[in-house]
Formats: sequence, structure tokens, C-alpha cells
Amino acid sequence: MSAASAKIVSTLDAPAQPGTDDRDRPDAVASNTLAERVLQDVLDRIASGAFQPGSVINEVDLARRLAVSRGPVREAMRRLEGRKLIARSPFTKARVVSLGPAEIREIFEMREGLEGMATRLACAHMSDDSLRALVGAVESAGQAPNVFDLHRHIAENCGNRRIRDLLCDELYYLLRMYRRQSGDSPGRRAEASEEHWQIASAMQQRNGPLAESLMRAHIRRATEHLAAIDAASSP
Amino acid sequence: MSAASAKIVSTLDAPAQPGTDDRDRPDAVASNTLAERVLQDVLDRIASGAFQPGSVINEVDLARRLAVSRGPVREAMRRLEGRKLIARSPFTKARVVSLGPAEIREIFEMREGLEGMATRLACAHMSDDSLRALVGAVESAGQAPNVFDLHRHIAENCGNRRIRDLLCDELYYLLRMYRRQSGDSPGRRAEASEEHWQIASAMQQRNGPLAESLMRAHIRRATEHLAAIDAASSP
DNA sequence: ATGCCGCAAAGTGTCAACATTTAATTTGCA
DNA sequence: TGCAAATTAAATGTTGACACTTTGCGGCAT
Repeated sequence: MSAASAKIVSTLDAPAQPGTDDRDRPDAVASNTLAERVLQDVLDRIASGAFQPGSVINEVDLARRLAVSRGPVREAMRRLEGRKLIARSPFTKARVVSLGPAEIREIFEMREGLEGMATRLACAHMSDDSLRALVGAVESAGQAPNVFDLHRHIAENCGNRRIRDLLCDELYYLLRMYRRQSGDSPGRRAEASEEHWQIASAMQQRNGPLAESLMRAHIRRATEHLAAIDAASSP
Repeated sequence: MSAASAKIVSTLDAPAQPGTDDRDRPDAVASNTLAERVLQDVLDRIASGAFQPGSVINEVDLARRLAVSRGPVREAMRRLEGRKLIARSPFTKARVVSLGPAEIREIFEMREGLEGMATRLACAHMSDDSLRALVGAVESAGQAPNVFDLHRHIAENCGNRRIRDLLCDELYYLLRMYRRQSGDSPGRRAEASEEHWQIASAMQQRNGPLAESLMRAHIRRATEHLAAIDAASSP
């Protein structure tokens, strides 16, 4: 069966050269079950931009590429469907969820409610040391972006597993897809850094309501900013 | 719902007698695919209490009972897993998610953020007529409970499909499970009715921030109430 | 009697073949 | 030539059989 997958050359969008089979990828997590491996693989591809929003996922293609049967592929797809990362209707091809202006608006509205609450919870749950480290990381992250993600860190440490999973396993994947699709504007980055610092500062003071309010305002401002970009590019 | 639930006599452990196949249930939605039917069936059983929280779901049993193969059953289970309604680890039996005090707290915290936002959005999106009807329904629902569900109605009409699906397709199922497990206290009902009326009133005035604030306070009060019940029953 | 090792039963994971549906192509007719 | 119905191709849905893992049980040695 190993020889069979090597002869696949045409794939969805990125033609895999012979010999660079996905099975050999070093960062592929050796999960217990194949379905788990397929799930992780698709998630990686979504995050890395190999699967663009709106692109169709062919079960048999994906199965051949990963050198597994269609069963595990289908199960992974159903889990992604439950997470609303891919959209399907019976008998039609599955598509990575498309990110039009309406969908982006919905995601940001959801983030405003959820991350606001997560910020308040993190305020109460995190230790003094963790908060101090957080403030330090935010301050030093001002010049070197991408080394520290305040939003993800808050979600990870809010003490509410349901909120954490929803943000990290669903919404942040979609956000990364969106950022890849329409790159974030550099003008907003300085603003965001300042707002991040304010949020972290309020958290260190254990001022939950203030931190929540700041986080919500921060996300709403980002929403308005992308709405402006959107309006400028469409006509 | 009474007629449907009365028909459920045999659950997980009782072997299905021939002739009492679920295939013949009249209210079973004639979906296109079998997996869809299985999904709907399990959802109904969770909502009706036939599947209690923490109970084990056996694939082959469920497949036999529904007269389908294991494939569709597995696919439905994976979708439920993606929705976090059932929990699984590889090779071990799947369980309906258990609702301990910690899980309930998480669900209510999530509701506070999401329903607060949904209320604000519904304020802006609903028509005057709809809002008038909403207020009327809330007023008349004071004496006859269960005829109108304000929370669900707001979620359905908030204009954000992602929030709507999350609330209606996941959290409200879990809430119904929890209410069945530890019945809601009648003392809280009168209070809740009053708070519902305040929320609807704020919505009719198109006062989004007020309506959101009232909804969040309403949910937080319910959280405290169930926390008190919880503390009283455990020791 | 107790603890460990191996075995057997039950349940989940995977596969390849078959059935059904959608869509695309082709063919026939106006 | 253009449209529409039939046909074919490709993808998804479903199935039963087989493989692997977990777990509980029973025998054996200490």
C-alpha cells in the first residue's frame, strides 16, 4: 500500500512531488488512531493555508494522499463538521467553510462575547506570577510580533475548558484562515499593541470588569477596522 | 414531547425486541442519509432523558437498534463529539458528557457571554413587530410556563448563525439534560419571569446595552442559585 | 490468601466492495 | 443551432468482514 500513495501526483491545490508523501512529515503527530491523524493533518492544512476557505475536500483524494482508507477520512470530516470548520450537505462535496464579510462579522461578534468572558475569568483564575509574566510578555511583544499571542494565552488560562476549546480549536483556526486571505493591516498593529498592554495591565490589577470591557472594546475596534477594509475593497 | 418519551421503554442495556424497531417511529425525521437519522435520534434521546449524562453509548447496540450498520452510527457519534455532547478517548467506550458542578459552571459562564451578545444583537436586528410579539409572549408566559422560551427565541433571532447554532444545538441540549437530572427549583421561576419581562422590555426600547446587561445578570443569578442548590445537596 | 501473568470476550478501529446520488457530458430533436 | 432529456462518470453513502486494543476473568506461583 505504501507504493500506491507515491504515485499520486495531482492533489487539491499543491501538487505533491513524488517522495514527499505526507506520511513522512516530521511534525505529523503519531496519534493512536488514523482518524485522529487525519483530523490533525486537515487542521494543520487549514491553519497553514494549504486548504483555502471555500475549497472542496475530496474524500478519496485525501484518503489516497494520507495512505488510509476512506473511513478515517470521513470520521475526521464529521468531527470538523461538528466544529463548523467545514460545511456539507448530503451527497455534495464538503467545503472548507467560506469566510465572507457576514461570516467574519459573526466570528468577531462571538469573540467579543467569549473573549470578554474569558478575560474576566482569567483575571480571577490566574496566579500572580502568571499575570506578571503575561504583562512582561505583552510589553516585550510590542516590537517583535507573533512571539506572544495575548488572546490565545487568555483563552488557555481562563479556567473554562469549554470556552478554551471553542476559541482555540475553532475560532482561531478560522481567524488564521482569514488573516491569510486578507492580510492584516500594519496600521492597526501599533494600536492593538497599546490596547493589549491596557488589557494586561487591568488584569494584573485583578480588575475583572475593566479587563473584560477593554477586551470587548479591543475586539470591537478590530471589527470596525476590518469592516472598513472590506468596504474599501469590494466596490 | 410526552408522547414521544413515553414510547421509550428500552434503553442501552435492554436488548431491543423484534418489532419495536426505532425505524418505525413516526416522529423520526426522514432525513436523506442514515447518519443524519442516527444523529437526530441520539439528539432526541439526549433531550428526552433516555440517554442520561455519563451513560455509555455502545456502537453496535445502537446500530442494531436503529437497524443500520456501524458506519452511520460512528459518523453521527463523531459529529456529536465535535459538538462536545459526547466525550471519547480512543478504543474506550463513548460517554454522554457528564454534568458535574464544574461543567455546569462552565456552561453557564459561556451562556453569560454568548446570550448577552445575542440579546444585544437581537435588539438591533429584530423588527418592531417581532419585538412587540416577544413582549406579549413573555407577559402571557408568566402563568403558563414552557409555552414560550425567551432564551431560545433570542438565540434564534439574533442574526448570528454561529451563536444561534452553538446555543440551540449544543448548550440547550446540555441544559435540558441538567434540568432533568436536578429539577429546577420552583422558587426561582417567579424571579426569572420578572427578569424575563425586564429584558424583553429593554429590548422593545431598543436599549441594547441595557438588555445585554440584564440578560447577563439574569444568567449570573441563575448560576448562583444552582450553585447554592449544589452546595446544599452535596454534603 | 494475595498478587501477577496470561487468556478470552467485548468493543472500537480500519478496510475494501457495493449502492445511491449528484453533476457533467453527450446525444437527439425541434 | 440551441435546448432538453438520457446517459455516463465521479463523488458520497452504506455495508459486512477483519484487525487491534482494552478489560475483566481465571489460573498459577509465592
